[in-house]
Formats: sequence, structure tokens, C-alpha cells
Amino acid sequence: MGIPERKNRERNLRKQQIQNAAKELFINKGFHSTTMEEIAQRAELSPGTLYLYFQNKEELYASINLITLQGLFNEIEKIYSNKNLSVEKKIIKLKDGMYKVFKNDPLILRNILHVQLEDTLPALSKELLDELNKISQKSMAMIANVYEEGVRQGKFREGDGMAHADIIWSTFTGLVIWEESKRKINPKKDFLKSTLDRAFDIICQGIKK
Amino acid sequence: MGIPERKNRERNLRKQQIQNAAKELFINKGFHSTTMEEIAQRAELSPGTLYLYFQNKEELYASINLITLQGLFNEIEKIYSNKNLSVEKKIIKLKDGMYKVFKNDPLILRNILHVQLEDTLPALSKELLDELNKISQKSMAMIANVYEEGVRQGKFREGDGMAHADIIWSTFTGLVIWEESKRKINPKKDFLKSTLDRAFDIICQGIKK
Amino acid sequence: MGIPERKNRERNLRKQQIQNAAKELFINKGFHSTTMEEIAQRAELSPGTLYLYFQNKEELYASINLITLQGLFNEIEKIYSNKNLSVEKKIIKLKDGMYKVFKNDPLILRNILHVQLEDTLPALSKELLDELNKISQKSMAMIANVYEEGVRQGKFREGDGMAHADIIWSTFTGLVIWEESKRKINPKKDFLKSTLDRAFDIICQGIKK
Amino acid sequence: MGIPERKNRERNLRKQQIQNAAKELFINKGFHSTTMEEIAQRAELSPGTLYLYFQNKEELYASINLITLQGLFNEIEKIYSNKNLSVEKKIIKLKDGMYKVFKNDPLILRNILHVQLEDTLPALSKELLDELNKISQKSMAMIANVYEEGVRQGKFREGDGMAHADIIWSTFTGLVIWEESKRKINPKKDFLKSTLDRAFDIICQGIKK
DNA sequence: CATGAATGAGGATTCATTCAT
DNA sequence: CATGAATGAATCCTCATTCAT
Repeated sequence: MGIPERKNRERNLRKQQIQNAAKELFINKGFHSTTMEEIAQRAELSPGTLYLYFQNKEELYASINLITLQGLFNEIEKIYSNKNLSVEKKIIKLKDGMYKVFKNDPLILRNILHVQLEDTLPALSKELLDELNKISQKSMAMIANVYEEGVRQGKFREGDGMAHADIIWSTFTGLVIWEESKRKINPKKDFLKSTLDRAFDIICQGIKK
Repeated sequence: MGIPERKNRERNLRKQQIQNAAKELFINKGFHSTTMEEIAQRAELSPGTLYLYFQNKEELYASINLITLQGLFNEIEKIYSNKNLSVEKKIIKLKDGMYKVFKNDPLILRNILHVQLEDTLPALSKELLDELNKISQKSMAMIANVYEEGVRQGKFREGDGMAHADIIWSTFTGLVIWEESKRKINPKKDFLKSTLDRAFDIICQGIKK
Repeated sequence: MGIPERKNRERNLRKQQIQNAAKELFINKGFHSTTMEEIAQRAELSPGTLYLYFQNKEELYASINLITLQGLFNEIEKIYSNKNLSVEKKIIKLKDGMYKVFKNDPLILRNILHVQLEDTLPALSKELLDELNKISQKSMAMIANVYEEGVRQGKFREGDGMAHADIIWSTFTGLVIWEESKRKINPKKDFLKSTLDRAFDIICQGIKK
Repeated sequence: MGIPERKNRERNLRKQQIQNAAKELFINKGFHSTTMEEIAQRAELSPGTLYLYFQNKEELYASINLITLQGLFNEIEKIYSNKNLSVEKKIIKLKDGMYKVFKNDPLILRNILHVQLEDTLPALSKELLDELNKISQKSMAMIANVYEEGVRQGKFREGDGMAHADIIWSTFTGLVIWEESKRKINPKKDFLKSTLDRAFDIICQGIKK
């Protein structure tokens, strides 16, 4: 205990201070339209200081994603390994969990999709890219397991677990992107939650035996 | 018909020439990473000329999406106004129609998704923005109508038409990008058709009364 | 005649306009302390315009040196290929030729020396770097040949041609900058010509068999 | 002697520690490409500490030159005043002495020439500039005396001492710059010593009566 | 209409220097 | 004395847009 620890803690606090400022701006204005100057201003620091904590703009951007990505994985895993939940409940909970993560960091989905479309927009580091893929694969496998468990329990119609994981995941992402883009045109109306609920209600009905 | 008409026709051709060049670049490189210079080069025109047909970069970008949206929703309209189809069939047909369009021009969806995913574009002219909104709203309204017709016929569960249109549309788009991205990792396996069928089968089951 | 030719001519004029502005600044302030903004201002252009003619600052810098080297190369070649001159005369003439070039454009040597003295060789484009090296090597090779010819004719002492080319070249450049700097303290006295003559007289004596 | 002296001694040691670190970096990377941060790191100090010993970067740079400049002067003087050396030997020794100093601090020549070329790169203080000029003039005078001594002894051809000092000095500096710049392109080959020897061999032959 | 050279505002990044601890 | 985090001015370069031809 002592000075090194405190220093380290303070350093992490500063990083978070910057990440918080950056996150909000990236969400509202996008990667390109957000300037380092703006981030610095919002973080109440000078531009140069940002570079003491992050090598460049892209790394700062990437670091924000990494955090939320871990959050997404954790959320899914928590639900997946909850022994007290029925499979039907688990699917609903999965949706709620993903929604919670997304609400906290709307960037995450955008970035996952950018990676998928091999968009070179922000040149994410190979490290983060691998991390992204690894986590998303692990998450999909867990969702697939939930479905297969339901089939085994005679609750869900026969079907490939992976395919249904794709459906669950795609419905979620598709809705999020769509509602997000609608909110750009009419920022006041946010139907995401209710539409998501309805969609997963339909899915639950649809997959029941 | 006469000189004014010919002039107008020529003007539209030029616009298309520019839009085609821009479209490919925007799709491959994104909005910010594509320069007007590049677009001009690919269109075999000079940068200045672009501004004779489009007020600015953003307007050009928006106009492209207008085209894509129009093509897509023409397909929807065709199915919508087919009097011989039951509402259940219509939903299946909608999926097949959209699938056909995407199979025919896989770039279309990516382009639309790029709109949704791209950083914010502040300076769209009110005119174009309205046009974009009008078309997308009309199209979604058609899908909504199909659902509501189903409700009226006692076939579908009670529910907001618009919300279900969003669900149908989102499920479709979500699945397409997801499967497309998976095919990049394993190009030989194309599960899109079967997964789409399964997803809409689930939806149809799920919305049934 | 024709538009392309005129365009080309104008383009070259612009390049020269920029090079002239840059040359003077680079000479007076060095590479690092000269800003592109300053160059643009002196050339009565905007900063962006410079980049229409030169890829970056370093390329602009290199291009200036290319010009200077080329002038020098031409002079050396003229003497080298003159069949009527004995090797002794050629060495004297080389000195006179270099002196002439220098007198005609006193900036030349300073500029070349700046390349040599500049902190770090700027990351010149491979193209330009090759060109620079090629010319300087060809020039040195010609001087070396003159010496070796003298050796073959039994007039000069045995010795490596290249090493003697270095000596001849270095004596010249060394004297020019030295005398030039002395003239700054006492502008009226110009001993360069006579000191150069004496130096090459000594060299001629010294290399004689 | 006592505490103040020790303090002073320690202070000078710190200064040297910094100068040594800086010297190596300046030699290898040049003035502009060397950062204070790097110097601090190599000196195992913090950036701020550097400013306790030197007002700014340029003064640190200048202080290094002053040291070596004294070394150069001392070397020349030592040879000059050595009663046991013949004038011919003295000229050879002068070359060796200058070479030794240069090898120890390659910056020195670069800086002397920068001054001559009125390069404002590092804004050397007027103090150092005067010191530079004074020392170099004294050194030149000593070299001139050696030549004139040779003339008086009937060993060298008639001629102005100062002019021959210029020739000797210029040949040396010219060769050093030239070989240094060649070594930038091909760092492995270092012909300076042998070419210098040859050059002074030629000069000695050339000035002999 | 078309051109394309020129513009110049703006952004990421660097680094000498300072100052609170 | 020493530290090293923070500063912010300075610089290279880009690119959407304009305008004289």
C-alpha cells in the first residue's frame, strides 16, 4: 500500500474521466464528428493530456468498446448460468440483459456490426477485433445452449440451437438499429423497449411446442 | 416534349452517373472516408460538377439512400396490393420479396444499414429528409396494414400495426447482416434462406391468435 | 501549342514558384524551422495548394535539392566529356566549373550542404531519393574517372579514384562555405577565387607522380 | 572548501550527467528530433529536472558545444606549441587532433558550419556565438603560423599563411561533412580516416617547396 | 454547363515548458 | 531539490467547397 497504488488508482480515474467524456460524444456525434478537442473540453483537460492516457483517438474509441463488450458478455453469462430460471424466462432475461447493456453504451452494437461488415471506419486494433469476435462467439454459444435445453425439456419445437441463437440475436440487433435510426428522425419517441418486448413475446410464442 | 424534356432527361442521367459512382464508394469506404474527389474521378467528372447536381456531400449521400429505399419498397408495395394473397401469405411473401431484392443486389441492405450505422449527418436538406421519411413511412405503413388486416380478420393477436411492422422489418435486416457476416468467416455455408424461413415461421406462429 | 502544353507549362511554373519560396526559407531557417504556412505565404498561395504540387513537406524539400544537383551535374559532365582537355586541365576546369555554378547561384552549395547537415535525412520518397543518389553518384564517378585516367596516363600517383573524387569535391565545398562565412564578417574582401586556385594548385602538385 | 563547494561539485556532476545523455541523442537524432523527455529518460531524471540546470533546450545544446569547442582549441594549441615537432609533422598532427575532437563530438563541426550558414535552427546565444568565433579565429591563427614557419624554414612554397590555414581547415571540414553524409546512406562504410590521411598527404606534397 | 485549381478552416498529434506536490 | 502530470501553442496535412475561365 502506498504511493504506487494511489498513483495507479488516480491514473485509472483519469482514464475513466476521459472515457466518460468521449463516450457521450461518440454516441451523440459519431466517431468522425467528435474531435479530440471536444473530448478534452468535456473532460476538463487539455488536448495533450488525452495522449498521456491513450495513444490516439482510435485507441480511446476502442477502449470504450472493450469495456462494454465485457459487460455484454458478463450479462449473458449471468443469465445463462442462473440455475433458477426456466428456459423461457432465460430468453426473456437475455433480451433484458442485452437491452440493459445497450442502453448503457449504444455504441457497442454499432461497432459489432461495423466489424461484421468489415467496415474500415475506425481501424480497430487486431487485439480488440479478436476480443470482439471471441466474446460474441462465446455469447452465441450460450444462447444456443438455452434453446437446446428448451428442446430437451420438450418445451421448444425441434430445431438447431445455433440457428435459433442467430434468430434471437438478429431480432435484437435488427430492432435496436432500426429503432435507433428512427429516433434520429424523431428523437422524442423511444419505442425500443416496448417493441423489443413484443418481439420477444412473439418469438417465445413462436418457438413453443 | 422537346428541348426542356431532353435537358431534364440528360440532367437526370448525370445525376445517376454521379450517384452510381458515389454509391459504390460509400458502401466500401463509408461516408467520411469517401472524398468528393474520389467520387468525381469514378464518375469521370470534375469535383466542381458534382455541386451542380447536389448541394453538398451529405445531400448526395442522402439521395442515394432515397433510391435504394424506393427500390426496396416498390417490392413491398407489389406484395401489399396483391388482392389474391391472405395476410399470412403476405407476410411470408414480404420476406421472400425482400430476400429476392437482396439476393439480386446484396449491396442494397448494406447501404441502408450504413445509413443507420453511419455517424450523424446534420445538414440534410429539409426536402430530402422529408422525402426519405415519407417513403420509409409509407412502406412501413403497408407492412403495418398487413398486420392490422390480420388482426381485423381475427387471425393475428391484438397489437399495434406499426410496432409489428418494425418487428418484421428488423428481424429481416438483422438476420441478413448477421448471416452475411458469418458467411465471411465461412463463405461456403449460406444459411440465410433457411434461417430466414425459420424466423418467419416463428413470427407467424408467434403472432397467430 | 495546345491546351495540354500550356497547362503543363503553368503547372511547372507554379511548382517553381513554390520551390523558390521554399528554397529561400529552407536555406535561411533550415528544414524543421520552416513551416508550410510560411512557404505558402511567401509563394502567395494557401497552404493547401502546396499539397497539389508536392506530396508533403519533405518531398518539396527534396525536389529543391534535385534541381540544384542537376545543374551541378550538367556542368561537371560538360567538362568531363571534353576530349580536348588533359587530365590536369580537367581538374582545374572542374574547379572553375563548380565555381561558375556557385557564382551564378550562390544558394546552390548552401542548399546541398543543408541536405548534408540537416538533422535527419527527411523520409524522402524512394523515387526522389534514388534520383538524388543517382545524380550525385554519377557526378562523383566522373570526377573519379578523371583521376583514374591521370593514373593510367602515369601522370598521377596511384590511388583510389573515388577517394580522390571525394577529396576534390570536399576541398571545393569546404572552401566555399568557409570563405563565404568569412565574407560575412568582412563583406568587401572576396578571397574565394584566389584561395580556391591556390588550393587546387596544391592538389595538382600533391597528386602529381 | 566545505558544503558550498560540494554542492557546487554535485551540481556540476548533474549537469554533466544531463549533457552526456543529451550529447549522444543530439548526435544520433539531431537537435529537433531529440525531445527533452528522451534526454531526461536517458539521464534517469525527470523532464522538469532538466530545467533546474539549463534554462531551455537550446541552452543545453549550446553548453555541449562550448565544451567540445574548448577541446578543439586545446588540441590545436597543444600541437602548435610542441617544440619537438617539425612543421610537416605539425600539419599531420593538426589533422589527427581535429579528427580526434570530431570523433569525440561529431556535433561540433555541424554547429560551426551552421553558424557559418547563418542557420537560425538552434538560436545559439550571442555569448556562445562570440565564443565560437573567438576560439575558431585563434585556432586559425595558430594554423597560419605553422605554415608561415614552414615557409620561413624554406620547407613550404611561398604563400599567405592565412590562406593556407583556410585551405587546411576547409579541406578538413569539407571532408568530414561529405563523409558524414555518405555514411548516412551507407552507415557501415566509414572511410573518413583514410580519406583524410590521403588528402593531407596530398596537401603536404603540394605545399612542399 | 463543365472544369479543376485554389482555398482555408479544421483536426490529430507533438513536445517544450511549467508548477503543484 | 526532484518530480511528472498537465498544458496548449504550434504544425502538418485533408478535403468540402468555390469561382474564374
